[in-house]
Amino acid sequence: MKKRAAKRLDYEKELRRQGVRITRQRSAILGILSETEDHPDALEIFRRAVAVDPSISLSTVYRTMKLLGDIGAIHRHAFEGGPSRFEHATDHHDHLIDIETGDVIEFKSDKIEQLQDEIAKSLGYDIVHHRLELYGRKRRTG
Amino acid sequence: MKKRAAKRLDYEKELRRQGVRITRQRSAILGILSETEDHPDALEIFRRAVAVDPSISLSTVYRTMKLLGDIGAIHRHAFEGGPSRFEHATDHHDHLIDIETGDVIEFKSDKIEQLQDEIAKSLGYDIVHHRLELYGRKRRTG
DNA sequence: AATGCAATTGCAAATCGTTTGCAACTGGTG
DNA sequence: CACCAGTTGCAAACGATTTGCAATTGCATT
Repeated sequence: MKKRAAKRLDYEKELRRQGVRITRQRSAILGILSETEDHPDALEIFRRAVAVDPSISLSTVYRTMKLLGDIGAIHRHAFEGGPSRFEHATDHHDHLIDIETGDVIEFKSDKIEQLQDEIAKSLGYDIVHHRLELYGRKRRTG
Repeated sequence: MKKRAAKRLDYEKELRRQGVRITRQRSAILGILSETEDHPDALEIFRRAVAVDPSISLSTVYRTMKLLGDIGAIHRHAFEGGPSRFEHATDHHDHLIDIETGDVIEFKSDKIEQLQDEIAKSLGYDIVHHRLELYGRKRRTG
């Protein structure tokens, strides 16, 4: 719990270092992002932010997400059939989306990454980034 | 060349069999889809269709793509940062997108597919479908 | 603590890709 | 060749996101 608070402060410190002004609104958003473990969309972040600071606007949420994305503090994912969803930047991973609940599960496979590199190479390309999303349904364990 | 023409006719026959009316507009679009090897977006299909039948509208292109998608005749891909792009349905494959030109290269890796299945399974899921896109830059062969 | 100004904000309007309501039109079946 | 449900073009609506603008506010400087 202390961890989260500390994390948020580091976030702000780092942003300040990058010359980004920490406004009341940004602080609220950063707090939300640092506390969440899911992948909320802009509207959901907005809802949570309003609870902290009622004066915040959706535009500011979008603008802040853009800013944070540009400096690499968060990642944006455009999963199928819905608005973009965000998460604080961590090490690279891919996503499994539960098509019934919308839940997102993170996973990582060095083997797949390696195969991707080989494929790209064989086609004469260098991968700049990739997108791997599995859309699935929870297996009934009955 | 005969092949293409034949392909288009089969397309129409199959659609008729499914109870889909072949209108002048749909025929134009089907002709374009069966002849193209690239991955045009709706606007591009519209442009090409207008050349064949000037009365066609963009709405009809969208409606037709929806229809064809629903019956599985085409596939829709929403690559990053652009409108949906379409291709006639063939065997499954993934895509490498040239981030400089927008060109799309198709590839397939049974190994990756297998790994995906294993990952999903280990997470307690069955994959319904997936999306694997590599965004890359052509390697300078100098 | 008061000042100054560029950065940031909220709001409303604009944008982009796509979908939809509606009245006019048209395949293709009888 | 008449019928009528399916299809069309048009314009307006749509959802997600971005943007212009005038008012506000961080924060570096006194």
